[in-house]
Amino acid sequence: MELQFYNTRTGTREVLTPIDKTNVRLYVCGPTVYDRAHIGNARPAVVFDLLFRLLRLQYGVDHVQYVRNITDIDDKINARAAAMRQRDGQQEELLSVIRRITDETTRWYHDDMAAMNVLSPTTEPRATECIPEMVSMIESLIIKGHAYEADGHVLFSVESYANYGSLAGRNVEEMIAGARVEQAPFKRNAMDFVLWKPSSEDLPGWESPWGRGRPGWHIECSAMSLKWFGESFDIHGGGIDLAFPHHENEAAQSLCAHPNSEFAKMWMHNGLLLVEGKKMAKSLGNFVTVKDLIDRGVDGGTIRLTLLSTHYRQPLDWTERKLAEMGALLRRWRRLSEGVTATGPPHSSVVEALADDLNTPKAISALHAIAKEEDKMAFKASVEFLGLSLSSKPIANREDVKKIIETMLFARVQARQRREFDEADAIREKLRVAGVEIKDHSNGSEWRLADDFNFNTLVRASEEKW
RNA sequence: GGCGAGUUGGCGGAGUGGUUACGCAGCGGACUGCAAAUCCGUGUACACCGGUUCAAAUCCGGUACUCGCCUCCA
Repeated sequence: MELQFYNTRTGTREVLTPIDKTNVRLYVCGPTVYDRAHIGNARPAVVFDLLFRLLRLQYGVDHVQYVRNITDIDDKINARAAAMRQRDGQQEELLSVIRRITDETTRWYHDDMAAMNVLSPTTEPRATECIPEMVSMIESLIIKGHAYEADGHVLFSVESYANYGSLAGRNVEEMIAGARVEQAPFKRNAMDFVLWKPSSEDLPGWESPWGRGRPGWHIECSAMSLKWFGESFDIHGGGIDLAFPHHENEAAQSLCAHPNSEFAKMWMHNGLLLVEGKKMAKSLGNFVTVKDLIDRGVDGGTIRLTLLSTHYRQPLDWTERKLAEMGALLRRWRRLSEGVTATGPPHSSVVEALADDLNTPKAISALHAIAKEEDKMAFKASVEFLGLSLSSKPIANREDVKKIIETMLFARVQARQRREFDEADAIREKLRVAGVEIKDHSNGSEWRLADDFNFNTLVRASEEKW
């Protein structure tokens, strides 16, 4: 089976032909760690996690490298730290506040991703750990005439690179003509971008040939991919908003530093997200964090399934209605695979859908078809291949929970036998409110815990008279 | 101003020339003391106008509307 993906660089769907089948390399731009991950951050994490799983299936677990960076040098982080320090009375050093924020946000990110069953990448480098590599690449760009020093900054010269703009399909002259921002006076060309900038004493900075400073944003990905992958690798992913300028600049830096390389052969970009039909933006106050959802009791798998319900390249409208529908679907799938042990491979129809430019709606549709068949093992294995956990709640096995429910059910069975249906219904309603679903059969009743099961409500219900 | 994406049935959402996508909701039925869950059945579609073709949701041209990027952003 061959894997086909849409390559943003060429604008066509292409068969993936790894440079080295025993070392398939995927690079994805990770988070800037200054705040809780929102669902817009979650989308690429989930989408490329699924790609990672697919690649591992195709080429073998040990033959896929996935690097996803942590951006822990950024002016947004510095600003956040300064604001926190201001609020807390300026006791702590700014650099220490920064380290605290980036460490804590990184932990949050890991927790949130784990809740959605996102696998850890094989490598997760932090920008602060790759400064020497960045400095070395900038030096090389200066030597080759693609970068220049000006006013304490080092800038990349877009005019030195004829293909600048080709990745994102932009024309430099046109962009300058339509630019709405003022040009920094030390730039030779308005589109030149910063590789290195000076840091004042209170800001994070590292010694360099150009004085104490910090790297521009784009260079870290170039340096990291070089460090772990070499000059060329297979797939580079990220949100479509990163295509320009971030990925354009990354590609320009890397290709100028290594003119004989290909850098990323294939570029994959996920579409952006709307919330209830509107752009998600902090300024609009409608951004939804993964933590918000989890705290509300939304299952991480439901979030994941909702993100996968739309093809990754399409814009996704995040709505409560969609979330509820996907929650119900996942519950149905869990019910369907209760007691099933999945050991085999995922069903070929699901894998084929994913091999077709990661067509998750098609894969979900295939799962509906498999669900109707007898092979529950293949069904469960296929759902779990999408990274959706189907395991039942461990609480359902707790003896105290079982005992209370079965005592109540016994009373209900007796009421039904006496044909006192009002009483039987009252007991059923009490259980329902506590999150216990009842299923009557001719020879007794079954129960299971719903997602909203609440132990305290159950205890209270059992203590009341009915 | 420049660049790009989208417009599919009540809702969600696939589909790059010819067969019912699929799901949710709705409706009808089975099952049930009544439910829940489950199962069976079922209607509604391709923004608009032209063109190409034996055949177009799918290709080409145009129109309208929506949205995004060009500034930090996944």
